[in-house]
Amino acid sequence: MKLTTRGRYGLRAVIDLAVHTDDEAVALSQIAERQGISMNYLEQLIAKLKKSGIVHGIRGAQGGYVLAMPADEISVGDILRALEGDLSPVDCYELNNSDTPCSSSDICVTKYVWKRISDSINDAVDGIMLSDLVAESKKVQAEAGITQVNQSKQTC
Amino acid sequence: MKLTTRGRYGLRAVIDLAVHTDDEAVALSQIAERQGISMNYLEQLIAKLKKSGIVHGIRGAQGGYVLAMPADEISVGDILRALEGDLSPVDCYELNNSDTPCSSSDICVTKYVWKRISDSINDAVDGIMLSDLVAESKKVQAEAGITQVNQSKQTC
DNA sequence: TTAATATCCGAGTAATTTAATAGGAATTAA
DNA sequence: TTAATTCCTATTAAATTACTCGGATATTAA
Repeated sequence: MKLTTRGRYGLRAVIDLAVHTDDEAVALSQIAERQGISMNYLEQLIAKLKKSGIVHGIRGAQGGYVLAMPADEISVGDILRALEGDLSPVDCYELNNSDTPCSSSDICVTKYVWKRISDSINDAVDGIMLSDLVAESKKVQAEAGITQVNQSKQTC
Repeated sequence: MKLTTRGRYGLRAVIDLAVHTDDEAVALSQIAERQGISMNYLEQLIAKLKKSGIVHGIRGAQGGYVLAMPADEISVGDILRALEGDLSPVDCYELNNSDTPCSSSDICVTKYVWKRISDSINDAVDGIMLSDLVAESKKVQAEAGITQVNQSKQTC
């Protein structure tokens, strides 16, 4: 039940992008450096965000990325689902529309458990907007006077 | 953010055990057969449940497993945490007491997200008792007249 | 006492997924 | 044209998952 680095790095990258957006596009190299994430890897993550319509890429010199929508219209759920796929704890045909139908869905009891978990996760992440995190981030950074993440490995 | 087969199989095994408990202990071979799970693998899972004090093993002939507590005192959260470890979406020093302190916890914004997710998951699973699932299972099985899981692969 | 039935325990392993790295093509501003 | 940048795909090492296997230990019943 752990998120992968895709979700963790990707969310940090989007927050970083949102925080550092003025009129110009933000280059991925800047986000990668500030967040201490390999740029090559970050490219793959931002590709998922682009595919889901959360960010928009601008090619060429002076290019970069911008949010495709206002930060208060992007939920953490949108971001995490783009990066991790659906946030359900199981691949269940009835919950998500999983690829293969489930042979024992008629006598399956655990599906009630999975649905409760799934709903609670999605409710939680859909209730937090990117703008909330941007506001929090600006507040915290103003207090600490730091914009760059520490070198040492982060687990979250 | 998916549970592994440990959590999925293990929860099904505990429900099966609880449903089929009369006065005698239930042999693992019976659970394995009914649930279509390899007995060798199930052994490893039940070992975790034993270690967490959820089931109790009785060795020797006519032995097997019994619940270590009444089913209405065992939550789905207890079971899943025994099988999967903590249900937090990240290894965060402040959330769980993770092994390594986090270098950037003072400027970390995502921790608020992880805490909301973690709390919502734990609240959900701690609110469902094994006895609830046993009751549901007996109801469903009475309707369907089936006690054994279908051969074909289950994804949940 | 012996045989059968179980749990208990640890080692090994194939398959899958994760977390990257790497290289180059396409696009655009200066 | 050149430098900066996104875009795209292939490859790979490490970790994790999902098992299998073999045998030791305990208990009951004949």
